[in-house]
Amino acid sequence: MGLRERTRRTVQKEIAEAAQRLFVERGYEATTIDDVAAEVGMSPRSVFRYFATKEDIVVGKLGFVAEEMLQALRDRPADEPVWESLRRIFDLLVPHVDAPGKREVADPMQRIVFTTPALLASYLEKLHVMGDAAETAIRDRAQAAGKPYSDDDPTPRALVAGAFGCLLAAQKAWLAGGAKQSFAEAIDQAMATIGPR
Amino acid sequence: MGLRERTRRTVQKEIAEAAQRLFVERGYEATTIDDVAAEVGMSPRSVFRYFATKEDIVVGKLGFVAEEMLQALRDRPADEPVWESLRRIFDLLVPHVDAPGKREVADPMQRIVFTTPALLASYLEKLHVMGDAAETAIRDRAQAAGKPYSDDDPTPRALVAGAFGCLLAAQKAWLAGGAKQSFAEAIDQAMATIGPR
DNA sequence: GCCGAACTTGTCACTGACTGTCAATTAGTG
DNA sequence: CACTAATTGACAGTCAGTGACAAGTTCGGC
Repeated sequence: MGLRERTRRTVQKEIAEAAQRLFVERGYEATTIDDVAAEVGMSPRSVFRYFATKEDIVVGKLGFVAEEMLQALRDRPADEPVWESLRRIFDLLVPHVDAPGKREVADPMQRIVFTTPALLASYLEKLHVMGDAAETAIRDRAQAAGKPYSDDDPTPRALVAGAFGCLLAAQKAWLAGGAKQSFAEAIDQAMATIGPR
Repeated sequence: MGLRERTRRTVQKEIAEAAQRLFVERGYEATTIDDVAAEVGMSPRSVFRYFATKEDIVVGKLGFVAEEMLQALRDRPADEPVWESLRRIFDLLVPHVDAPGKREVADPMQRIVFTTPALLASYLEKLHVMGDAAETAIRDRAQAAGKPYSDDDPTPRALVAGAFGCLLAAQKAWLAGGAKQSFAEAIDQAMATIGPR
């Protein structure tokens, strides 16, 4: 990654942090892009050069994490049960949700995501797209392992959708239930209630 | 349902049909609300009196179907396995997806939903909200049957999330795979690959 | 058939997210 | 230091969506 890309990410992070502070303070919808731009001291136009949409300021980071998770999925042993592989790559998401130290902002921000239709929609859509990629990865590795799924077999997609559903269930349960357990434990618990047949 | 409500739905249907014709013809994003308004011969302002958002013109119908499905869920025997109950209420959605007769418009429209980020996001969000309500219904009936889930038990949410994931998987598989099987069969197949433990 | 309350409609003015363009500035490269 | 490429702000414009209001329209009670 070149220097350009690095400074770009720095600015992105700065915008995101300032914006999320405002979102938590005043509410997501009540905060305009102009407010955010003023807070970081740049023009509104430039904010959109770092984030395609207002929602992206909040959920954009997920795109990067998704990349890591997909790579991790491809790196898993080809003969590992799919359900187990998915559980393992979710570990990469954990520190971003159950953020060590900075729960102060991350926690209320997540609540905002789940209570703001536009943000929730955006979040779900990102997860869905990641799910598509995960399905492909799973089909590829089954192919490589010599036991390919037939093209019209919905199994890989159903497994991914089920696992992601559990992930979401775990996140909501974890957010609702105070800090009685870690997010990782919540995922374990959710993914134990259903699974491949 | 009063007369006013009935005429209201009639107008909604008229707008939705005209709009979807345009969406299929010219593309969703390339079609403006002004275009739709002109097509049905009313002011743009009035279109928004029938649909809260542009996306709602496409996915709004799902809200009504969701109501029916939730009622059906509450009407299911309290001792039926949850997975089975969910499978059964999905039957109410089937005729709206695998629409008898009017595949001409419904089919390409569904493809548009899955390929237009804003629409997909909106669709997923609606399903998610329905999932919330379904979770409540399931907890209620377990309570009524004398075996309540504990408040922090993620099982009901995970079951719902998993089942809805399968539904989505089935829909995508069905859309992709031509008409080799019925949508109902696709759901059966997806929901057979995973399930409660 | 008439009337007032309730509902619907179009118009207008406005906000806010986003985009294209261009000229000025800034920052890496040789 | 000079050159090229990327970054920026300013500006004008599109489109979705909202609030307010005045002009119809509908409908039950008389």
